[in-house]
Amino acid sequence: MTGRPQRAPRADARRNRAAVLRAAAETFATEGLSVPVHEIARRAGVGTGTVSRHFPTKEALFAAVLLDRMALLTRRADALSATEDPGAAFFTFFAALIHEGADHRGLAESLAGGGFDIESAAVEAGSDVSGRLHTMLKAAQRAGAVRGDITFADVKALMSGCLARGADPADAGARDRVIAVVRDGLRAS
Amino acid sequence: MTGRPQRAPRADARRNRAAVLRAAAETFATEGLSVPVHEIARRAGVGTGTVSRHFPTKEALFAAVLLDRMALLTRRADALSATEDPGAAFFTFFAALIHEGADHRGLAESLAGGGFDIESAAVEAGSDVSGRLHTMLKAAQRAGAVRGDITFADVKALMSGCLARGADPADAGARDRVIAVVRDGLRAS
DNA sequence: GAATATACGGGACGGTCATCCCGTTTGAAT
DNA sequence: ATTCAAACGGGATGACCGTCCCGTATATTC
Repeated sequence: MTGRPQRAPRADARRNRAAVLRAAAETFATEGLSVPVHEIARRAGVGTGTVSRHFPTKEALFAAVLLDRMALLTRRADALSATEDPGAAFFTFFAALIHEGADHRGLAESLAGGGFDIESAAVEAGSDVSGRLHTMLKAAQRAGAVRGDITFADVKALMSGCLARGADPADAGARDRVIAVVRDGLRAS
Repeated sequence: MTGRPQRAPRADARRNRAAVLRAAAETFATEGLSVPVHEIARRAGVGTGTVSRHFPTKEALFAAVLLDRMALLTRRADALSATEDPGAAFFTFFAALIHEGADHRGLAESLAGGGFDIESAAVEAGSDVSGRLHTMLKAAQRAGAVRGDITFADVKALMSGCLARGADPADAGARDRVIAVVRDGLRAS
């Protein structure tokens, strides 16, 4: 009920929070979602208690890591929708998501459905990446640039395949090859 | 050093081994690799000790489950290679793998790289499904039926996307749609 | 510089699970 | 029928991990 005057957070708290967030971003990106929280704390140079005080659960930490990334992506989607034709907008955004996910194992796992529910976290934060992709898919279909029978779930599944491949550091061209395959396959025949 | 005369296994042992194998096949198929061994034992109507005596680790159990499936698939591959043109053989076998994996969560997870290393188990058993697919891919590329720049790893990644989608029980057509997308995308342009 | 709320570290706790062990049971051979 | 190795069941063990707790340290305020 009260407003919340709430004195400002202490300087060390702000510093630690940022350190945890940075360490978590890096660690989730390289190790995936199954990395122990303990390891993130270690990399941030704090205790595990500090991590869970700032982010009550591992999932909350992951959601926090993703928020700014996601916000960037939704803005990208809106810009594409405004300036490109529906087909180009959809395919460009699709590729952007692959590139994004390929550098973030945690994001890829989450998009692929293997880890936390990324959607709910994102929607809560008002950065609905999946929603944008869905909208862009429908627009592209109406414009005749994508097969009409394809569903959004189909696209997400195909995306997860590309994500897995795009993360291979030994083959830099792989990402573009699989994107091209899916793009060509999705085009209306 | 000795040969191994080894008296024949007891009747109940053979029976239980078969029961465990059957329960494991069914359980891995529906629940995926993360199902507790305890649950498999429960379904087989035996104790957990019985499971681990017959199959020393969970991975060994999974490998055993896969063996006959895999053998069937390699025979299928050989038959296709003998009777179809390279392009058709490859695409048909690719689709067959999706259909197979879609009904077996554990197999799909393994193919997707999320669980145990299916390849080593299969190669050891002389049923090298991946090897056949690889060979068929190369043949199809030589015949001009598949883009030449695509690698086997690319195909596996795209396959994992199809597998994830094909397992959706709520949308029976999804499997064929994503297969069609990948097939069309893979064709030489 | 003293007082106090805030935050810290890292160990404790509880839950899950694969694997191992051992007292008991049972199939098979005599 | 008797014997005994083979096999059984399921609890014990140990590893891992997320979360919570609390005694200690410190930033901030007065």
